[in-house]
Amino acid sequence: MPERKPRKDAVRNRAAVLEAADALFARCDRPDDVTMADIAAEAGVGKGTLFRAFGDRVGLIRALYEARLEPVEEAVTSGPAPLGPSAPPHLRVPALLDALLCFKLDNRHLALALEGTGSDSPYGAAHYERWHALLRGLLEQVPGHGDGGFAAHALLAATRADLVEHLAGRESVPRDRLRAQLADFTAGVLGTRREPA
Amino acid sequence: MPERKPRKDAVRNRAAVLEAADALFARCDRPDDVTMADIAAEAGVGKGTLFRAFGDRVGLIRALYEARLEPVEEAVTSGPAPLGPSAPPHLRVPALLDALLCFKLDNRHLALALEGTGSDSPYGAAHYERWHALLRGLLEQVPGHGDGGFAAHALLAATRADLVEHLAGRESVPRDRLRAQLADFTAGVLGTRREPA
DNA sequence: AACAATACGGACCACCGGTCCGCTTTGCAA
DNA sequence: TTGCAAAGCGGACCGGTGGTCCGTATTGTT
Repeated sequence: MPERKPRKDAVRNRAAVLEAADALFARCDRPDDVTMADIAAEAGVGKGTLFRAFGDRVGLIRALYEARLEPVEEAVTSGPAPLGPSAPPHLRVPALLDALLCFKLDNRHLALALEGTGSDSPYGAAHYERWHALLRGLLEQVPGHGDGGFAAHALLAATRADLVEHLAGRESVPRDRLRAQLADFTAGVLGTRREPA
Repeated sequence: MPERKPRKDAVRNRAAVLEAADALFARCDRPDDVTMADIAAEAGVGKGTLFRAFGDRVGLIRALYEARLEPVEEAVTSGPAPLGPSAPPHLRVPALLDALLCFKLDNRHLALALEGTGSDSPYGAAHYERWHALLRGLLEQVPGHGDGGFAAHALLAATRADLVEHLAGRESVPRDRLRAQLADFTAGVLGTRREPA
């Protein structure tokens, strides 16, 4: 059994750090304004604790991001239609993208902090791989597409955190309008765009 | 006459710095491995010279990027079809995106360095505004589209530097295949996809 | 109660972007 | 050619950041 049970204070501190980091990222708009020392202070722990628990800055942000994303992934892998596996591809694809967009809207600070990690591109993250593989598989079930792999990347790129931030934040595009625009774009890609009124 | 003629050594050093930076970024794959001190040393000047000439790191990278991009923009604004203004929108849009993709393939290191500037999103840059406005205008001339603004953002997002790097670099997708994939995706968005053979 | 094992925390380090100011180069003018 | 102010130079220097280290405090097990 390589798994050793962690100590109580360890798990308590880990939780405290995650909560503190979330609060700080939500408060400040520039993600790099939040330093590791800030997070440690807010959580009431020492800096060493942060790095022991999460390895480095990216690890901390990633842990936070994936914790927040987990409910969405749960809904995708084993929830009801249109997000869950029971939905037909041409309905599930836009539902997935909408869910992702909503998630990024609701967690702009986190998504921005994670994707803006400079040296570490979003394309190395495990969750990106999962989403891409899922989307690719669905796209290839929709007729009239050559390579679903690139289309999947392109559609995911349309929900990139800094683009969302630019539109929703800087240009103040309302949430529902953005969702409608993404849905419209997705429909175009799928070839299922509705007739103009 | 607010313009004062710059001294000779100033222009010589400026050119040397740009060349040195280009070489260093091309050599190393991680853009932040290249420090300002490295660039200064490679160019044979002092660090102060870098900052006086370009303001800060972003300024230097941006200057380099825009210098390299300028021929492409020239071809777009006043060249022949299909890139120039004489081409009809449904041909010019894919031509523009292809040109952009090729540019990013040929200048991966630069594009990566510029877009990976962390705190500074690509959406604030002047050249992004130009490309977006142009693309949006063209898209709105193609029938069957609601808001060309979002579609323009999404298409541009499909050529983001880190995505290109991931596909062309990490996954070794050959240049022509990538171009074909982007062309196919673009055709889908425009509703001009050709019949499967 | 005693004692490993584990975790804590903040002093400490290396390094980076950016500033500053005494010195050199340039080019105009006499 | 010489004189001279302005423009430019460069590298020591600074503030601050991510990340490390190790003496000390906290666990929980016997």
